[in-house]
Amino acid sequence: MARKRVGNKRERIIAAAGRFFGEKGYHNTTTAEIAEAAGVAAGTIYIYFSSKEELLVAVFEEFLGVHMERLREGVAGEQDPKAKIRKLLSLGLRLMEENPDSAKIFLSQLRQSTDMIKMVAKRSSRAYKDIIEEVLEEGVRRGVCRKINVRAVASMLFGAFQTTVLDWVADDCSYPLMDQADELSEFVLKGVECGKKPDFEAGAIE
Amino acid sequence: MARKRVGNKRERIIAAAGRFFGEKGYHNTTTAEIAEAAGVAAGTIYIYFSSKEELLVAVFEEFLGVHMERLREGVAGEQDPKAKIRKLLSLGLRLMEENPDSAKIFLSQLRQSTDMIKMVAKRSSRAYKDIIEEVLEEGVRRGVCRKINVRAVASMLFGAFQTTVLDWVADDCSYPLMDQADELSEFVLKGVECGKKPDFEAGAIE
Amino acid sequence: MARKRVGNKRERIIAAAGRFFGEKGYHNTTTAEIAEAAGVAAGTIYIYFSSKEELLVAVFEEFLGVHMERLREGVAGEQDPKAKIRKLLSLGLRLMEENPDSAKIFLSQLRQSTDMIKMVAKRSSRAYKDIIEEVLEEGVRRGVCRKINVRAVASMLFGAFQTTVLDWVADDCSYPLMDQADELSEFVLKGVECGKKPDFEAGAIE
Amino acid sequence: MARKRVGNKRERIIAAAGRFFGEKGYHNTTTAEIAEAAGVAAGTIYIYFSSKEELLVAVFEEFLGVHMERLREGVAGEQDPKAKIRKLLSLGLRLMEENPDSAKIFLSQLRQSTDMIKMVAKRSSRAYKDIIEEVLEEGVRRGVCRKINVRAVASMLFGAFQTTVLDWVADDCSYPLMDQADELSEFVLKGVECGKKPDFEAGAIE
DNA sequence: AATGAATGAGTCTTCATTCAT
DNA sequence: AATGAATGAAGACTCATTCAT
Repeated sequence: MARKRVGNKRERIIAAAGRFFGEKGYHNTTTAEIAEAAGVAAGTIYIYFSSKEELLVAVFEEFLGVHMERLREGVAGEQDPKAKIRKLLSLGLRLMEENPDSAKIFLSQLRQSTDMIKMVAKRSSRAYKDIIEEVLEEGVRRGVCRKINVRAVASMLFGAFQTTVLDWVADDCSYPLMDQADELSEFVLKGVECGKKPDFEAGAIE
Repeated sequence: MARKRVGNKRERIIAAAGRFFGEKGYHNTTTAEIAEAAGVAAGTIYIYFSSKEELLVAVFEEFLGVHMERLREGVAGEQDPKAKIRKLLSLGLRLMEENPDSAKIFLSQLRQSTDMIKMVAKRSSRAYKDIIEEVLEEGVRRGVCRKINVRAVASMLFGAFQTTVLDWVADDCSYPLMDQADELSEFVLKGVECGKKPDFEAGAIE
Repeated sequence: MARKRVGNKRERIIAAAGRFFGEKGYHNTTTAEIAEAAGVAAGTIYIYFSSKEELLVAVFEEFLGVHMERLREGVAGEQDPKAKIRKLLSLGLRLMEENPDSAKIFLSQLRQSTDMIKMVAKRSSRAYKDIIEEVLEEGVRRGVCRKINVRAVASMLFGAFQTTVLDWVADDCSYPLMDQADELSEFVLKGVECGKKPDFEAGAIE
Repeated sequence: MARKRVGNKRERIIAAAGRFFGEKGYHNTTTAEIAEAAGVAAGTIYIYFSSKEELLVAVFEEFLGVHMERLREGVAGEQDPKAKIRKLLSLGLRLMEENPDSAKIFLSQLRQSTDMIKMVAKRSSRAYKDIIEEVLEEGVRRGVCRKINVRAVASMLFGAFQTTVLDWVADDCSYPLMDQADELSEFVLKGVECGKKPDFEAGAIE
């Protein structure tokens, strides 16, 4: 009894797909192995997703949904623009650390193939960058950041963040990703803040 | 009527492969179309490369070779650590701009598949990052940069650089990539320099 | 609020199947779409029919039953052998015109596959041809027709009839099929009658 | 020595396909078995034909080409319209008898599926009917036939012919198809000729 | 009787790679 | 060295059929 255990098939498929896509890449993963890992029949995938590509998209969105929500929450909990940026980065790293598989897809499977995928990939990074832009925007407005091209810098910031995660993944996640949080925050904050006063609280680094 | 000018075939194949891999991705490119574009027979590819994967590796290395050489030259031409960093970034952008196809591969096709490719990809970014590290190292040694974790920051710096190029590619290379050089240099330099004196030469930006 | 009017489901399924089989062919029709069009669940089809093939058979028989009955009635209502032949043809055309979908199946889906289907198809034409044979038989016996090989000619007659309908179907039923009745009757009657007297009444048909 | 035995692969595939399509129908034939029967690898089919459907089309056209040519020749060798019609029918039967497999496809696989196939099928019967129409046309012009709707009657004639062949096929080609030639000719000729004088040369029938 | 989610065998098609010429 | 026809393994996807509810 209790709630029907039906309906978790879709989730199981997404989970399995995420795992494989992240591990071996989209093209090197067969629908057959996804099905097996998800504990469903080969054809079942096609009940929930109209194609393998569509499944990839679903994996993306699943991932994104969670991240965006938590990131926005986290950022909203801070007042100071600098604190927001720091939060953004550290929380971002934590989310990635919690779900390395999706992270891999998100970060590296982005742009390989069909336009459809590309579009979603672009949309994904966009969502991420949007948050970053908002935060930077505020920083500039409140005079905490120097007068930067918000859009361009948001992208660079995202790139720095991305590579940090990627390095970690390439290293088989063998160290706590969070260890990089301070170094990353520092680099980024210095990169955007006004040179005015070094009012940057010590202790934040190392 | 001397014998046909044989021997440039290997290069033609690499060039064609680079073009397609960049455009459509490794997996969505067939050896057949590479052969056709290179003006050789399908089988000929396998005289020069033992597999499609090997060909991808060759494309990478071709690309890398040129870049590394020119980057090292460029950096060597500068004295000041900051100038070196600036040079690194602007020259890097220029190289990408000159050869967008290879850039695409280098930046995004990195890690999708087999371990072999991964290894090469890692090696590629490694080469890039090595130069960056060297430069940063010197900056720290000479007291121009703050005491950063050189390795980590080199990665971030590379990430910022990468995303800048990627944005440009995603935008169909519709604007001069060099337009981003100053913004990028500024962001990076601020991120790494000592807060000591805002001795940052005006005019560099905008 | 009595129990739902169950029981017409079988008919609805047959009707839907007939429509699709006629339109797109047996093999290009899925049981799923039949079920949907019939307003029943996918599995329900298998309560009434043991397989898709069986369903095709049922469609045939449904069609045949009606036709045979009306054809026999129509023929019985005529005295003169020639009138019977004419009736047979014109009534045959009318029946086809009334139910184009079944007509299509009957005429063209006949023989594509398994022996089972073939058998039914053969049986169907057989039923049709039986009537024709009877009528021709009588014509010969009563000296109105020449001494033909009844069986063979019945087949030819059926063929002439069939192609006439098929042309109409191929033309998207864009003209009244009945327009062909006179030409067909004339052709057939001339083909079978004794050359004796050209006592062929003009306007003889309807 | 001797001409290369290359290039007959296409033919072997067509031949094998024709055999199977005729025997079991298009949909019940797999490309795999065609390949095997043709003595080539599965993929080889796709070197010569872009799809299974395309292959069916090729089978049709192969068949048609031969038939049309020989039919036109045969008809051209006769002077008298009636003799032409007789020739058309008897030669038609002979061709079918010589190549029962193609015959089956031609006659029964005509209209089952995709528009592409339909189109070819229509074109095929059209070619056949065109010849018939020409002959009938001439018969009418020269006063040998009554004033018929040439197009419609050509179709009926074709139908009579078709069913005759089909009966034979349905009977597993167990009797000489040519045995039906006279009966068919007689039926058709009577059906189209002027009633004027029974100038029909005796001896032609039975 | 009815449902419809699930199954999984079966198919077409692609494409990296080989090899006789 | 070069060719390109041929290979055949592999994979995405379909759909008739089943069965727990």
